[in-house]
Order: sequence, then C-alpha cells, then structure tokens
Amino acid sequence: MAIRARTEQKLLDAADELFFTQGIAATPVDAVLARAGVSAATLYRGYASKEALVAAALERRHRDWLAVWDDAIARAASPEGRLLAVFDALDAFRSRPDGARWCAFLGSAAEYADPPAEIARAVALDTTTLRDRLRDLAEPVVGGGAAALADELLLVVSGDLAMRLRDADRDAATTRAIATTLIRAREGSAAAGR
Amino acid sequence: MAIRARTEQKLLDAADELFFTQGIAATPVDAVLARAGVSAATLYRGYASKEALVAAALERRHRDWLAVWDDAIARAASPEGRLLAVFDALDAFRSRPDGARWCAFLGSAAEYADPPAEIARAVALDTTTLRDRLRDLAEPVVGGGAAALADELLLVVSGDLAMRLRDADRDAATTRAIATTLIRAREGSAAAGR
DNA sequence: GTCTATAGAGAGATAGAC
DNA sequence: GTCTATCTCTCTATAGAC
Repeated sequence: MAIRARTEQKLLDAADELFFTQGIAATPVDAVLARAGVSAATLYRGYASKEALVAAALERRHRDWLAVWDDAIARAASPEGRLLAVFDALDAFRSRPDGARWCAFLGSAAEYADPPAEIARAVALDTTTLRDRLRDLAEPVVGGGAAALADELLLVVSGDLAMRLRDADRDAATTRAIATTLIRAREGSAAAGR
Repeated sequence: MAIRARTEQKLLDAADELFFTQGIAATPVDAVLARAGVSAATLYRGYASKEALVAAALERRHRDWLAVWDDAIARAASPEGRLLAVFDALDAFRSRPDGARWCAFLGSAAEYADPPAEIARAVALDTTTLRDRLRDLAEPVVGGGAAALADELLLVVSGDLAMRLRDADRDAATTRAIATTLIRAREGSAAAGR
C-alpha cells in the first residue's frame, strides 16, 4: 500500500467518524478528505474505492471492539459476569468519542442491498465473532444450551443496537433484564437436567 | 394534492418496492419513475421532494402493517397467543411480495443522521404504536408488568428485524423462544405477587 | 394532469505537476 | 508521496409544451 502510515491513520479516523455517524452514502469522499486534511489523489493511491476505505475502517473498528470486549470480560468476576460483559462492552464502546450512531456493522449492511464483497466480509466477521464468543462464554454457565443461548443473546445485542434508532438515548436496563432472564431460564433447565 | 389517485398508487408501489429493498439513498428518483411509468414532473406535482415520497410510502406501509397485525391477533385464541401474534404478523408481512429487506422504518431511520421531519414522524409513529399495542396486549397476560414486558418485546422485535441484516434467511424459532421465556418469567412473578 | 427536455449541483475517480 | 485541477457521470428538481 503506497501510502504513509500517519496519513492512513488520519484517513481511517475521518472515515470512521463520518461514515458511521453520518452514514456511508450520506458522506461524500470529499468530506472525509477535508476532515483528514488529505487530498483525493492520496486516498485513491491507498484504496481502490470508497468502499475499500469503508471496509478498512470496519476492520479497524472490529479490532477495537474486540479489545474493549476483552477488557470487559477481564473485569468480570464470575462466569455469568463474563457472559454479561458484552453489554458492559457495548456501553463502553458506545461512549467512546467516535461512537457510531447505532452500529457500524449493521449500519453498513443496511446501506447496501448487495454489499461489496469486502464490506460483506467485515459484517459477516462481526456476526460470527459475536456468535462464537458468546457461545464460548455461555458454555461454563449453561453447558449444553450454550449455542442456543448465544443465538438468543446475539439477537438481544442486535436488538439493543437497533433500538438506538428508535430512541436516541435509551435506558440500557431493559437489555440487561432480558439477558438475565434468558440466562436464568437456561441455568434452571441445565440444573434440572443434571 | 394535484395528482391522480391511480398515478399516486403506481408511484407509492414503486417507491415502496425500491426504497425499502434497495435503500433510499441507493435508489435514484429516476428508478422509481421508470418502474411507476410516470414522469418526474408528475411526481413533483404531488410531492415536494424525494423525502416526502419516502414519508408517504412509510405511512401507507404503516397502515398495511397494522392491518396484518390485527389479522394475526384476531386469529389467536388466548391472551398469550394475541401477545405473541406480533411475531406471526412479522412473518406474514415479511413474505409479502413487497417485503422489505429488513425493516422499512428502522432502515429509513438508519439512512439519515438527521432525518427529515416527515420521516422522523413516521418512524416515531411505528415505535410508539408497537410499544403501546404490545403493552395493551401484555396487560391481560402479566398485569402490572405489562409496560416492562412491552419494552422487552419491542427490543426483541427490533432484534429479529436487525438479525435479518446478519443472516438473510434465518430461523424465526430463536425469536419466539426468547419471547416465550420473557412472558413466562413475568407470568411467574405476577402469579407469585398475587 | 402528464410529458419532454434540461438546468444546476454534487458525486467518485484520475492526470500530471511538484 | 502528496497536491491542484479537472473529467465524467449521476442526481434532484424545474420550465414549458401539449
């Protein structure tokens, strides 16, 4: 990639902040360039297209998200706490200065009827990472029902994110109440099956 | 509105099918016009802007959605069945020929960082209608916890819709399993509190 | 009430200078 | 490795004929 590391970082910072708060289609490339203080020619030396820049921003954001999630898991004291840590991480990630309006990955998926391959890959990675890690974290809590519980919690996470489109500043309590109820229900049946 | 009823219907049909499957920003007005077999001048005689057409399509869709939901409620035989009917309605609405890719209302909210007033109104109406009707339907099932259960189910509905962005054709079973667990949990505490 | 034709603005991407 | 200048295309909306 024939582009300087510092320039690339400025581009990704600007892309992240604009694409995921204003929307991809709503953000002209010029706006990213102006915020980054970089010229169009430089952008297109490093990236094949606007979509390639979006994909790169998503990939960096995915790494950041995993780091925040890992921190939240590390701070938890029990298996159930580690499973619920995903919601602490959601709150923490959201209150970052560059917090997206709702979800950068779902938002990107929503903007394309037929997403460019690079963007589809980034969104699919987010989904499988969420599902796989939730299942691993659920296993110590509910045993055999871990995969099903992970699917349920993935829907709850997605629902929490989507609700941000309905009420801009909403209470996170409902989300946690749902998660706790779902976990309790499977803890009970796991214990009964033993 | 200086536009013929039949012409308006063709425009709304085309707008609905294109905006909510391809995306609003991704659909040029020309594409709507071509599909409707109507000219640009006619559209702008009836609607002030592209956004006004989007809002009109959302309003019509909202009325259709309520009719489908009402039908599903009418077919249910128990209070709990009527509360769960929202998920039957989601399935039915989705399999219509003009079924949106995920959700026309959330999708419209997602496309605008600062939505035009008419579109914001339509999305807000969808949200309050869902919340209020779910609460009314929950009341006979769980009594005092109805408002809290309605908030939970609204998040589940939104999560089901958002999950369609992750897996294009997914199993509806997870959604219903979550809803049933949440209802059971509050039925239990309602009974215990009596 | 609807159409053809077009105005006027803004988009993504590139050529060539430095 | 980065910038200035620009090319080409597409978009929303309107003017004027029928």
